Amino acid sequence: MSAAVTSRGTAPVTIRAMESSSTAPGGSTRREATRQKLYEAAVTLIAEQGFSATTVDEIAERAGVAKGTVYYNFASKSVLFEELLRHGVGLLAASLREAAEKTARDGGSKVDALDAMVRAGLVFIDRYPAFTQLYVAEMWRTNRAWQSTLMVVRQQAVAVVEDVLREGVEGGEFSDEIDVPLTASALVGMVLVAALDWQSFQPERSLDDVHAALSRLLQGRVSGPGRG
Amino acid sequence: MSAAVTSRGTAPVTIRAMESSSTAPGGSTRREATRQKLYEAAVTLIAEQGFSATTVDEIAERAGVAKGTVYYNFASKSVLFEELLRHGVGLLAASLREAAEKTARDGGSKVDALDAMVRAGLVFIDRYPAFTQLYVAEMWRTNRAWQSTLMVVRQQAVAVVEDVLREGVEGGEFSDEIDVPLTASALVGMVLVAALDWQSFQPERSLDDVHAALSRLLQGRVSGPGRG
DNA sequence: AAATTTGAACTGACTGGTCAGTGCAAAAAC
DNA sequence: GTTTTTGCACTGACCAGTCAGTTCAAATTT
Repeated sequence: MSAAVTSRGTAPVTIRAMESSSTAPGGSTRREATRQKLYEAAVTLIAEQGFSATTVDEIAERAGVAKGTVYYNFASKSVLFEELLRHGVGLLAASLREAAEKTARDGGSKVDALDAMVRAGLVFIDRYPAFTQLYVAEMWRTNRAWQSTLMVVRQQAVAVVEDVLREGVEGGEFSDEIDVPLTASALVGMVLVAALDWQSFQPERSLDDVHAALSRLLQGRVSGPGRG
Repeated sequence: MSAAVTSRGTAPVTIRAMESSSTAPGGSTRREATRQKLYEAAVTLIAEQGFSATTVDEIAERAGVAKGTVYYNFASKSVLFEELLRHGVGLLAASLREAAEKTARDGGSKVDALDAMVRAGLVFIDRYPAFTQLYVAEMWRTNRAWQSTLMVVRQQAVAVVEDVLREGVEGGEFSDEIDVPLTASALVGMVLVAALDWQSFQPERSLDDVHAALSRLLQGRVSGPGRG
């Protein structure tokens, strides 16, 4: 397992995240399309079964590609998985940051920013449920090859929430007694688990509906009878 | 696989939970001790590596027992895992229920009850971190043999939270607009993720400290400067 | 109370199957 | 004509589950 590829002369198999097409303007080479198909196949299967229980043959078959192609494009099963993780969390972090920035541009408060991020999180989980399942399943494991990748990738996403909280404290909108990292974790957990339960047990509910329920909790509009 | 044992005339290998020692009064047989050792070994390994990546040989070795003993005590690797799940969540649900009931006896409000349950959850996770990791990792998977076991077991724990919320709504302490199941999920997620991040990234922090931070969030004491 | 029997509990070598990864020649795509 | 994909046979390691045999404490016999 150690020596990786090296042998089969031709393939680059570098771990760069994207681009690097020939010289074409658009970018998207044939190879990129194949890799995308493999990501999609792998994310579903691994979310359902877990990494170890998912075979490379299955991934290839689901992607409609020969097994050799998997190894032409990725150095190993683990590398495919790691790149998949980076790819997915990159999307999430960008989406969260975008939501926070838009709120700021529109002159919203920090609570508004948090609320917008909750919604962005829900939209992401709604669009990529398999990725989310897989992320949750692997995040708190120890002794795994991609442990460090996960840490980096996690921090990327959580940091966006922490930044908003910190700015809120500095601006006097939030109590300076809140514990920023822990509160950020708790908020992420709230959205994550609520969304996964939504997908698993009440998939027919609308995103707006779920978002409303979480907003209420986030803004402490829980106590009190009538219209809280 | 199907016919199970039968042959070796002697061994029962039934999946009965306990007792049935010779005639001894106490109860706790040798077998029970062995099963306990196997639970402990399995929970750690599976939390670290996942179910599929953990071999029965590893479990046996860690438990200081021969592989055959695993199969003498459990019908299969999956069955061992399922019984482990039931065993663990049973403990959690009991602990949560106990916390809620004690608060009620002491004349506390429903918010107090929720707060007590948050603490009970933290204590549980602190005591059985491996079990918690394993639970989170398997909960939202699909197409797994123990899917139904997990559903039952999840509901057992979440229902306790839902009950308190529902009672709070009926008693007028909580808004009747809250979405009970979803809010319960969100609360569980909040505690779960905050606690796992605590264990993973700041294990030196005290439970009281973490509990205080979550209490603040739970009670909406986040907004506002100074002492919120 | 020593000798014998019983059987639940345990052992570990073994088996049959599975799977990650390789190698390569020929085809297809670009 | 170069890059990428295909198809398929092959290897070597690994692993769930099996089973014939061992252990030993308690029960029974003498």
